[in-house]
Amino acid sequence: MGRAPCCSKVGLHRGPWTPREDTLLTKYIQAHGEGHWRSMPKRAGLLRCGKSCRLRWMNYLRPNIKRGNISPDEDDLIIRLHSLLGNRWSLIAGRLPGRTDNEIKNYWNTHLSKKLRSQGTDPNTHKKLSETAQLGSKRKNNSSSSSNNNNNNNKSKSRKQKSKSIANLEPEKQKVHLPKATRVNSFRIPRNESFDCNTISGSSDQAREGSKVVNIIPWSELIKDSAENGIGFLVGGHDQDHGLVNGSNFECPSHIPTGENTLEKLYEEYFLELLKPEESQVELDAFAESLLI
DNA sequence: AATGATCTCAACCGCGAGCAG
DNA sequence: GCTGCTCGCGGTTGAGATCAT
Repeated sequence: MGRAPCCSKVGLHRGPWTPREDTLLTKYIQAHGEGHWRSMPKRAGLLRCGKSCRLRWMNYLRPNIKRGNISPDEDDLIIRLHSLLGNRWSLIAGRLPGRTDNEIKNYWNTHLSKKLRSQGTDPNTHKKLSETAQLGSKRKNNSSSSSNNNNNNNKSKSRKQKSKSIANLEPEKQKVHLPKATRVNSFRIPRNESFDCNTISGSSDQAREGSKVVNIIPWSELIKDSAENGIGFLVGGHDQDHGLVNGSNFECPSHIPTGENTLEKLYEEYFLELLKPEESQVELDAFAESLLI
């Protein structure tokens, strides 16, 4: 779709996947596991680029993906996580079992940002729109329309125009979280090496099949990642009823240095806080700040 | 029923991190 | 330390679906 193919992809099939392609990819991954995306399409008999295969698998074909019907609980969690992590969709998705970063990103852009806006909250800063508007009006000479009017006007504009008008409304897009995105759910298995189960896996079935599993997050990386973000982590047991993470259920793998325990407790405590209702938000923010020092 | 506007989401792209040589 | 390769991430696009007139 969309843009012109880059030169290396000339001759490859693009656009929506056919059932046959899905089957080929699924069978190949079931037999050989994930990874080696670059060489996979040829081996699997697909006329696709490796990126496309990876994306299709990650976002659509891999087992245990929940589709649609994002629950109010998940809604709430996404909003909270976004307020802490910003647009780090893979991190957010990592904390919502069965959800993909692409799905959450789409859901945010199409539903949650509008929802927040309609509630008078700036979806970028998670502050009240009135505050943002005040800041904006100080920098910018009066634009007479209210934010609501802006939204209505936007409806009649093309999408590109729409995003431009939003950009005008928010002259300085504040990122909630500054650190650049880093890889978090990739566990690099040395090439030509077999799967090592000394990892945390989202799916025991997948691990059993020996695939280089999606969402395998090495403990040390989680700790590091958590330290960077000032947030808890997703591992271990899920709350089966809600599909949400139960921070109290996770176990620390034996290879984790014991020196990390204090940090680990802090994060666990923080993540439990994250699941608490709205009124604890202020304390939560303070706690997050303290972790980021 | 026809047409245009708007919305949704699967898929694409470029960039940058991490690893191997 | 440098370079090239691979992979993962976030932003963006546009076809198809849905809604409004």
